[in-house]
Amino acid sequence: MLGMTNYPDNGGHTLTGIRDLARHLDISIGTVSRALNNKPDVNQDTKSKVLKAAAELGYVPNQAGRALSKGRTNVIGFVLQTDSEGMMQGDLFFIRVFDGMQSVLTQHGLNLVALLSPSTVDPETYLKQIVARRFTDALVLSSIHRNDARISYLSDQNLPFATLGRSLTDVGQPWLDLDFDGVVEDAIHRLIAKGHRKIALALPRSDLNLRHIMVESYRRNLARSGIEVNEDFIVETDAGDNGGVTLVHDLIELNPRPTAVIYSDHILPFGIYRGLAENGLTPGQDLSLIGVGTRLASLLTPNLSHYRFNLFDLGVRIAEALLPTMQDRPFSDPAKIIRESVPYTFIDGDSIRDMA
Amino acid sequence: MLGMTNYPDNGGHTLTGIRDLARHLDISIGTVSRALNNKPDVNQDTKSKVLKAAAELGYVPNQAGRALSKGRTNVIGFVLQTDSEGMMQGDLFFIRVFDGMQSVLTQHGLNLVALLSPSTVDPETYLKQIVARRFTDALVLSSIHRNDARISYLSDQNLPFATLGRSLTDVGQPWLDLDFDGVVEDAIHRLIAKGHRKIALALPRSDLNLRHIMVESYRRNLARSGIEVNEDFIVETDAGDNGGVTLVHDLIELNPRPTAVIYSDHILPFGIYRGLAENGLTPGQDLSLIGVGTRLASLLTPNLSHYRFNLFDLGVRIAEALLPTMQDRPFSDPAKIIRESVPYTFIDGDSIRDMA
DNA sequence: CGATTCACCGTAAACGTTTACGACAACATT
DNA sequence: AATGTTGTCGTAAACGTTTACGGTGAATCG
Repeated sequence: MLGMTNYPDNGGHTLTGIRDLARHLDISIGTVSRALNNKPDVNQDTKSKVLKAAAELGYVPNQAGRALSKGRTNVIGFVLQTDSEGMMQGDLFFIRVFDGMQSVLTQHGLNLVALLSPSTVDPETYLKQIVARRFTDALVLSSIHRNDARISYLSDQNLPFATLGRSLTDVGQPWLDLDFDGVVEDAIHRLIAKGHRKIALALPRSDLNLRHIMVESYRRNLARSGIEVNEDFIVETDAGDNGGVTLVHDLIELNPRPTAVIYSDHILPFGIYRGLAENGLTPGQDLSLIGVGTRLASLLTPNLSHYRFNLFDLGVRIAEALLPTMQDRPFSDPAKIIRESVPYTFIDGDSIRDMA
Repeated sequence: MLGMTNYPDNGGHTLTGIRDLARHLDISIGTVSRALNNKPDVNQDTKSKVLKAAAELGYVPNQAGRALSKGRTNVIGFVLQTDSEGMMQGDLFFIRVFDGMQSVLTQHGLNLVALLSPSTVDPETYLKQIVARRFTDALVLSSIHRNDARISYLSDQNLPFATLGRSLTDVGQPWLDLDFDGVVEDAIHRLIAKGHRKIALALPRSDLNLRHIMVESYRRNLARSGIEVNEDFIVETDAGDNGGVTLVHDLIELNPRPTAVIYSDHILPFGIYRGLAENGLTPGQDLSLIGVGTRLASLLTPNLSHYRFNLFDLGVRIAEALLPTMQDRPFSDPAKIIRESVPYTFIDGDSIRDMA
């Protein structure tokens, strides 16, 4: 294929390389490149002449050539994982985060792409391919597990990255996280304030660190309030559509029966509402609900009490955490590494009964 | 940065180039490359020796070098658009489609990435950047508008692409679409069979071609059944959370009041259910509902009658439609261009009242 | 006025691959 | 034995950039 561009000259626009641009201006390639990259040692006049011509001819630097020469691709990957059901932790979630990240990264000339490990391929090998090919300059990992081999792997491979979520596997990388710890704490205190003592915690079956963080927060904050933890109250939910329905089934058979449940999945409440209805029970009356939700929460009747996060800002923060790691490898100055939880907002509803 | 790799040698794994591999085997770079690419003119023995060594040393070809040499990047872009609210037509939708596409493309050594035009940037310029930089070998466009300038643009730029949706702007490119036409047709016939005559059509305010297709199908099929179209029955819904709620408000004030509504947004029914409840009305009783849904539909009580699509298969078909266009540009053989609607499945529920 | 500095620019090497071309040995054909 | 064929491999150019280095002329200095 030598000497043959892949896209045949169609008489219309011809792809312009830096060489054509240089010929057209009758100056050398090097100067053109320097002008475009705004290097100091080039005359202001020629600089503007080059920029003008580039705009006119629609010149845009070829990424492959650039990447090869600079050793950087200017591509950032946002790695998403689908679970066994092909569903993602995130769905609605991720779009906003992505948007927030992109708003920052574009200002630095970086392109953000979403990478979804296919359900037909082992996520590990998928990640390894991306890394080994040096497809991206940096990665953001989501769906972080309690122990996450990907973290040490990326560290070994010396690829800059940040994680959306904490992990026990910690190499000092920057991370952002949603304050699920705080959510559970706040939820428990709210419930207790309204007279609840039998509080269940419903979490999806997974090894996401998120789950562990919430369980730990649950135990800690109950203990702090002098309430003994009933292990039966920590229930696992199915990922399926009617995880909420079966959850209700499980809960109402418990003895004693919990009066409130803290959830973490924004779809789950829909199933819970349905499950309660099927049993002639009323949400917020026979069972109080509080947990993390999304916009969808406002579609439930009675109104769902829930916590929200500003996902766009989260994306912005992730990008800001990622950028320094790309200039300064490895994570040299721990003081400058951003590692923080973004705060929640509580949206009051009618799903918490006052037991007093 | 010449001669300095961007990722410092960390004493651990060193990135292996083809040159190192060749030195290690004591054969030429050319032969190694040919062996790796399984070219005919290389001895079987050396071929396996090279492959073995490559596996051992963890050699993976550098994408930038490859792209520069071959003029192809092996990257396919799936372009997604967010609307003004930052929400996407798709959300849950797109993950499955993506997965289906990827399952096919990986078999051809192609990498699929999702590209989201940032809400802070004009989608047009975003697309132009991608194209001009030759970042991808091909693109898939979604959220197709009735007249979509992106289509003619990509055609002018001679970049292979397919669209997820039809458009009046048609350059002979392959497209896949969901059979929304058929959905409306089937829905109308079902409703009429159950005695409905006053059938509303609720669609989000947008210029997506999807909207026009459904409206046309609505008019055509009502006319075919001898029912006059009441223009008031074609209502626009808000994109916001409670679009369903306000929709109900609008509908029940109509005179005559429709007995059924066909919807297209899978979130909308949640709002409709809520809106009905707020007015003391019962879904499926006081207002019949039928339209396109997702897994979420199964969380509504009473059960929502709706249509589903196999989104994974849709993704597979898109990939299959895209592949030929990449080898054979432009769309030379119209007979071979895949352009089709994927069929729906009807899921029966309790949201359609029998008026007889 | 000669020497030095400075601003600007051209030259060419380098990034990591692929591949056209030619070279060479082994072997088969007359 | 000369010629042709085949299988295998090395050489080097090419892809489109970036950038270190050196060169040129003009301005500045002693």
